[in-house]
Amino acid sequence: MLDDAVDLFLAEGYASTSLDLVAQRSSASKRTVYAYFTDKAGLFTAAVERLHDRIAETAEQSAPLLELCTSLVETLHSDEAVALHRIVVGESTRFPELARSFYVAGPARSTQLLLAALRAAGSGPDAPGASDAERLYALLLGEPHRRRLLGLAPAPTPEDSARHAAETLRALGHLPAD
Amino acid sequence: MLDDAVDLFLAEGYASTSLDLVAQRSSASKRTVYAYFTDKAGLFTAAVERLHDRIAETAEQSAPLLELCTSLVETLHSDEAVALHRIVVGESTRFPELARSFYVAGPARSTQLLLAALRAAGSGPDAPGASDAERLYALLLGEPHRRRLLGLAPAPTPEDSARHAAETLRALGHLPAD
DNA sequence: CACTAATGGTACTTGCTCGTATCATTAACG
DNA sequence: CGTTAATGATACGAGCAAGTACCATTAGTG
Repeated sequence: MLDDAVDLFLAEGYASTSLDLVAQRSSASKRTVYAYFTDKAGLFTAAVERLHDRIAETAEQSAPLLELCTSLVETLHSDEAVALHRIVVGESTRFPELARSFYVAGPARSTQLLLAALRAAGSGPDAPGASDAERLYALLLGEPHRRRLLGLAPAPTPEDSARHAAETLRALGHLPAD
Repeated sequence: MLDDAVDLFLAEGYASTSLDLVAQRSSASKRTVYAYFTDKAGLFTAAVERLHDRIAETAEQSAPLLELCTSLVETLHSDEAVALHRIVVGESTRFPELARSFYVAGPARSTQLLLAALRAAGSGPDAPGASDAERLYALLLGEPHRRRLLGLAPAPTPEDSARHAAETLRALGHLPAD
């Protein structure tokens, strides 16, 4: 049921998603929706957090630097992840707590993993710091991700993602073979 | 009147902004609103584009590389620019044409200016290309800008912006003094 | 001054959606 | 089998907002 709800929220936006439609789509009844989640807001945050958990999980399954970067690029540029990012940004004014938990469990956590991988790889700057990891993360998304957010580009192929990850690491001096 | 409209749209979002309130705030009448712009959608796009023009204009007043970067950072991290970015992203599904024009007149245009400034400076890679300029732009926004989009950080001070611009140029090898 | 065009004010219609209440049905369980 | 808890279906009330219609007022023009 959360999955059906999230599909609608991602497609239609928060305001334009009616709970009648959610109930119908999920073959449940409004009564049940309100029993599980008290509010429309409650359903929204639960659905968004559930999806985010799933995405974050699949994005972080790799440990070595290049593989981790490729996985992040590929996962975060997917239709689902982009739509999630879009709606969290768009509703951040109305749901500041959701925005915060999104950032902590998303970009902030990924940045920490990147920092660990950078230190384990040890081929870039002598002592990579938090700002190095943040720059890396920002570039792994970069302008292609902004174009995705704005609906201006299709999802990259796995090859695109791998190439983008490698080029990004090279540009920041974390990979040899300039 | 567009200015009052944009204030409300940025603060409340598209769906939650009522035209009654816009009319009242701008000391106009709904009749006049519908006379100038046919739709709520028409008012929205007109207001957004007007604000974007103003922001883009002030962001691009500098030519030398470091000054241009500092100006971009400072302008694009302002409350107004961030709120604009947020709503264009959030409504990009409903207003794809607006999203496209935003990208062309915003990030795409800024990237072109950055490329020209990079070539004029000539202190970085031998022949800077479009991807170098895109990386630079992406990093000038970077994670601080994402935190701004999500409402997690206040606007940077001018000193913050100058420092961030310099550090970014250094990280990409466009400035000496590593 | 008279006339016209545009605008402010406001009431109204229509449609939609949140949240609640009611009733019937199903399924679990002793 | 019978009782109870949960759920599906549906209808309802209240509120809100887009877009329209009507009247009064202002301002510009000959």
